[in-house]
Amino acid sequence: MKNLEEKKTNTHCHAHGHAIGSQKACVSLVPIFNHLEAEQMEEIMVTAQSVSYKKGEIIYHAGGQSDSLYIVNKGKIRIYRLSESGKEQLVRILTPGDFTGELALFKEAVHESYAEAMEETKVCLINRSDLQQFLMRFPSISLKILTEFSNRLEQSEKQTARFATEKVETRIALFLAECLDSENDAKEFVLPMSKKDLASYLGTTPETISRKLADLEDQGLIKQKPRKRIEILDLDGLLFV
Amino acid sequence: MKNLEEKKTNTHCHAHGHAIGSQKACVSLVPIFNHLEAEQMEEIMVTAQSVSYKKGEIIYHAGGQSDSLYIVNKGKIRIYRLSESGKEQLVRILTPGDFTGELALFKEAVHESYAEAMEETKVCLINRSDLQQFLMRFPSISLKILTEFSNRLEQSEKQTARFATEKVETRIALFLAECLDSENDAKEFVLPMSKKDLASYLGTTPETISRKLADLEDQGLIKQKPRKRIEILDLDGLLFV
DNA sequence: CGACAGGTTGACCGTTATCAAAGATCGTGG
DNA sequence: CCACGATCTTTGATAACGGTCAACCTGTCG
Repeated sequence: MKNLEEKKTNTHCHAHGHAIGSQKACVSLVPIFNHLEAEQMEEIMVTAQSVSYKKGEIIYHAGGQSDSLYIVNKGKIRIYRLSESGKEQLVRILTPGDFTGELALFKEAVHESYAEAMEETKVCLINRSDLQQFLMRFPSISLKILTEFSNRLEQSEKQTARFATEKVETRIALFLAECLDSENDAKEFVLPMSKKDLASYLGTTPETISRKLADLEDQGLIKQKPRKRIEILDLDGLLFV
Repeated sequence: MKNLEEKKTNTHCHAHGHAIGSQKACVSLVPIFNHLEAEQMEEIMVTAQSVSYKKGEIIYHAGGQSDSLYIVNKGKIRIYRLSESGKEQLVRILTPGDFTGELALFKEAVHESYAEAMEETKVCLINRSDLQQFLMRFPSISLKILTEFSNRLEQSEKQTARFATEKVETRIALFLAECLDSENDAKEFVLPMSKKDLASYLGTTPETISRKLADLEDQGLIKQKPRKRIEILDLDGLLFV
């Protein structure tokens, strides 16, 4: 199964993807690694693989063997789950620099979620045992990953608490407010996903999203514009919904 | 209020708690540390503090400065959040060997949740900078914490997906089924919390918990007994609810 | 230009929150 | 050890919230 291919730049690729160019670009843009010395980085790059996926391709699926960390280099990846009763929930969308697959690296050996390329996507792969060795040798990477995990856990628990205590309209309003946060001072942003996906993410239906956004617009709190653009007219009002 | 008590085994305690006995007992029962050499363990114990809390005492609260890892030695701790609209959600209950406060260790310096002693409780404290040094020096601890984080994240995302996609009755049924898992083969268990807390945990109300449990009982799937005991009569049926 | 996924709107109904009040249980102090 | 109060739990009546189904609209892309 190993497919070592020694070059002077030390790039080796396999799986069902295609070889891509420099892996330095891939690895170095990742917050987890970009504090390392050039020499250490080099070492990690040697072990990383690079794979491409076409739009709609499944990168991994629940129940599947999990033994690698996936680092997004280019494109977008939809991470979703199927609940016990078979309904889908969108967990998050990965963009370049994000990573996934880490759960299974430390935990069980099977994925609990699905990863699907939303467009032409390139990822870097680092396999479990390589990664664990790096973690032992460069403890600062662990600290970075721990930080990332903390953020994710924080985010996830906040989301859970919202589901547990807020009604749909409030969850939508909070989501819009957070979209605005990520923009700098602007009062307008483009929804980072389709309304269908947003419904899945917020645990509701497209119909309800549609209706509630219309309600918020009627209340004069937001304004919907073409191409998924939304302008926030009254942020405070939105937060009191 | 300080109650330092120096011993040959190097125990120091303060905060608003009281000195307790051996800290070896405290630290060694924690999965994160129990793989270490005696010598390393000793070193960690030196830096740990021990604090006791009475029933109902708040151990930390949202917005409060966060700079320590809390390891439960004895008792029970309720971790809960207040949502944007002020409603409470029970996040988890800690029992001896569990730890908390880790989010803030790597992330921001303020807590986002509340920790409340549910009974007479003892915890060990390790402060942020000490812990970070240990992590750098004993990378295996990071791996243990990463594993723990993975589990928590997994758990939290699963819970979020359930909130997003399952109705209350199903969430209750799944919760009961998981309680049974933790028992060995037995068909019966005691609810690990009050129904009020369960309602908060599952994002519903005590009234609904009461009614749905009665429904499940009417359907012949479970049997409620005194002292929070529940017998599962038909596990498969429960999972198809 | 046409097809198809995504989005909107309306009517309806199931689920669950809410309010109220009575009943059970638990912990505490006398 | 018992009694009391506080808190938790149950039950009922009611209504709001949001899901579902169906039909129609719209913009996006081959």
